[in-house]
Amino acid sequence: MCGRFTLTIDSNAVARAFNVAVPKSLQAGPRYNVAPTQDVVAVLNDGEPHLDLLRWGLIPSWAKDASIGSRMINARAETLAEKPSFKRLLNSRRCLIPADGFYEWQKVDGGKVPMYITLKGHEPFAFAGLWDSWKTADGEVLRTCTIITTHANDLVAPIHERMPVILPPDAREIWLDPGLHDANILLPLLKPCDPEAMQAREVSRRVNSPQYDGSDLIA
DNA sequence: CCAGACGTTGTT
DNA sequence: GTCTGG
DNA sequence: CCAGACGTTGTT
DNA sequence: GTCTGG
Repeated sequence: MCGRFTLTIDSNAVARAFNVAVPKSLQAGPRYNVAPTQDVVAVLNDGEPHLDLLRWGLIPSWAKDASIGSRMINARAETLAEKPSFKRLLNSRRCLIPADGFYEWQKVDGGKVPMYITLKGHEPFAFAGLWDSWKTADGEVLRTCTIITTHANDLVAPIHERMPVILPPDAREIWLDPGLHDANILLPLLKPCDPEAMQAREVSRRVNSPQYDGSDLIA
């Protein structure tokens, strides 16, 4: 699955890497421990692709309260086209979630060890995501997102059963295309990425605390 | 028809 | 909103 | 994902 | 154990 990740470049560098516009009001710094319910940088396309901030943990538009959001942090690629919560989002609420690494906890005798997984060159990449908007009791609009997962590739499998979908660069534009509604084109994009391009290593248990966001986590 | 759920992961 | 179960 | 809270009534 | 919050 994917319950924590990093984005260690600021939002201007993300915009350059993804060749998208960034609103002046959006200034996000490097992050070493992004956790659910926090704001994440996302790429949306409502005509022109641009950066935006979304809260991680999907709150469907019909939800009565926000608490469901902390459990909807992932959507299974294999079933999302049939799930009531996700089906309609696949049509019209797709997004990219830029990152440059993610954490998975490997079960070992006596506990769990956090592992940090990146591309070999540490390049930024894009998780495939879905988003939705939800109205609070006060009428405020809250936009939230979820990260799509699939079965683990050969590199991640020893660590964990599942991993986030990382879209190859040439799939990003297709995934974001607001005019595209064909599940037969979209769903095949949601595959585990090439294990040869990735590397993994153990990191400090300090990452366990969602409060801790120090750069020493991955130093 | 209406009522009630709608999710993932991991663990047992 | 949309799907499943009764 | 992990961390941390988790309940009511009544009395101080 | 289970739920909520980050």
